[in-house]
Amino acid sequence: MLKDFIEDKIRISLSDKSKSKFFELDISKLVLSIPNNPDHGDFSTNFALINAKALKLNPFELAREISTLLDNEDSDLFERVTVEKPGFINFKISKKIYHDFLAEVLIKGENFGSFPLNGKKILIEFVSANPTGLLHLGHLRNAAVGDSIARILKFSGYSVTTEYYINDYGNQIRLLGESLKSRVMQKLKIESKIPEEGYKGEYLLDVAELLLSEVKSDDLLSKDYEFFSNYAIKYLINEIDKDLKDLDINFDSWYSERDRIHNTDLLSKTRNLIKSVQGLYEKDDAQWIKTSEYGDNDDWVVKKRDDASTYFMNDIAYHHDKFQRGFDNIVNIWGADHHSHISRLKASMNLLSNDSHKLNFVLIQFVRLIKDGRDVSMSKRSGTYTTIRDMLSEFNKDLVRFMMVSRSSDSHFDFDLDKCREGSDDNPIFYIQYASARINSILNKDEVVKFTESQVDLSLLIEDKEINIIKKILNFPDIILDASNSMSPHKLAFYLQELSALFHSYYRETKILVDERELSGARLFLLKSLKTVFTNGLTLLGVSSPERM
RNA sequence: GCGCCAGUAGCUCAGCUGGAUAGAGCAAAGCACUUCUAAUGCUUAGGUCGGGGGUUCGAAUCCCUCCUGGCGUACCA
Repeated sequence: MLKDFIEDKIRISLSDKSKSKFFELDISKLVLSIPNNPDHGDFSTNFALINAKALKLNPFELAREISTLLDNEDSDLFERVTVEKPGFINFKISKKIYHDFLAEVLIKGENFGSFPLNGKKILIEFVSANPTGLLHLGHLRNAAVGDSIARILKFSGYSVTTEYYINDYGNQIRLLGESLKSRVMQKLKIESKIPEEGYKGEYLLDVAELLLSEVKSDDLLSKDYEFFSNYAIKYLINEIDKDLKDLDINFDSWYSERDRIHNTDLLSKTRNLIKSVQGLYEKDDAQWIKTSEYGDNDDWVVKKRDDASTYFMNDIAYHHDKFQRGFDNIVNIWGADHHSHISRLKASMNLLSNDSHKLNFVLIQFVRLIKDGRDVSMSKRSGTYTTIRDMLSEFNKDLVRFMMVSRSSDSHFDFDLDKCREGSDDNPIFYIQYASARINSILNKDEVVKFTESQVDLSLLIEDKEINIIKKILNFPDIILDASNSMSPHKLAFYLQELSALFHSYYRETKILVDERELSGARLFLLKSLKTVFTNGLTLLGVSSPERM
């Protein structure tokens, strides 16, 4: 990374005892940032401002001394080093450095912006919608954000496992089975009512139809609800997976609650473990866990009066299992409506002496669908939601995925359908893909120069707009790191829009394929580098980069 | 009541581990196609960063407090 490279150079200069009198300063505090105002150079640092007090020096004077030292040190690196008002040191990087770093972009290709394996293992769980219906809008943002975070983490050097927790056990599943059975009976003209709390959506009619085509109706009459539950789960998981694949989301692991928690001794083992550290007590005929002693505000029931374990107990067992599987970081992407579970789950992991710092959460705020200025997130037919399938029948995957990651997950998000239709000015993904397509179009027209990457003179790229594009390209790895550390794919989305803007502006002003072959070659190299960044960046967001539009 | 998130331009939102004159897109007004894709570009206008205190060289950013909106506060999952 260019920034690291320069920071290192500065650190080396400052800590050189023979030349520098600042070698006692804590150089780990040296941070370069990119100033808003281009007059302040390519990078700047507040290092002198931070350290002035400790040295009992005037910050401006300190900055001056440091800058003089650096300016003399490496004339190849800096075009100039200046000092501004309170004590900022501003660096203008020489064009040669930019050209040198640009040359590496195409060598790295699809790995440009990525980081080598760091040996850390991350488990990231997301979507995990109950298999009692199709995926709907509420799951869409979770899916898009979760998958993009997983891709970004992987790209930045982590070994990532994505996991979908299948809630295929318990009351809801019984109701699902009974509801399906009821639908089958209705098809057979046998009077049957869906349970009060059951699943009344019409999709179960389709499942019933399918079931009747596969199994003789006489045989079905004698089946209990479990048979129907199993059939419905299998069907619905398959449908969910289909929708996810349409979004280009593939899970590494599907974790069945029934198989892994209830049909094993995991639950009893976990319970015994809690008991072994005196973490359980009986009250009101129920069993409670002492989470209040481990960082939560309350204790919680883990076994109900009827002897069944609570959902929370199952979740403790599941997360304990996650810890046992040896991950360095366990990430849950949750809807914001589950935020209250965080503190009790963390407290439980503390109690089990798992390192709860390894357990992290990304909370996703709600999305509202807006159509004709009104909230249409829920359809008029009560109980049915806008499904992902419905969304994808009207909007393509690229648009949907990009929109879902283009805002901070902390923000509520209004998705205005009318503003996102094809050709709309309010459709940012087209803007980015169009940039990428324009580049392709030029690259395809290059019959004259017959551009080859090896023989190109990048020092011909001297226009301001060219240098600005190079700077932005070289900033890509920093963006990846930032998006990865903060698990915020929207930072990448914003970056790609900014990069597109730089390109479009450059494109309108500058002819790429000109008579001077050398110059064309250098510009084609720049464009190909841009294309690399677009492709790499969009891929991380699960968005394609079409060859033409 | 308590907890989490949000409140920044007319609208939708970035910026929040403190930095220099607060940004982008859309909408508004005006301009630019005999050119490698005008799904574009270039101008202009638009702000008491919810209110009030505090911390310091410096606050949209940190602390306190109040107001508004969303979500949550089960022996449901």
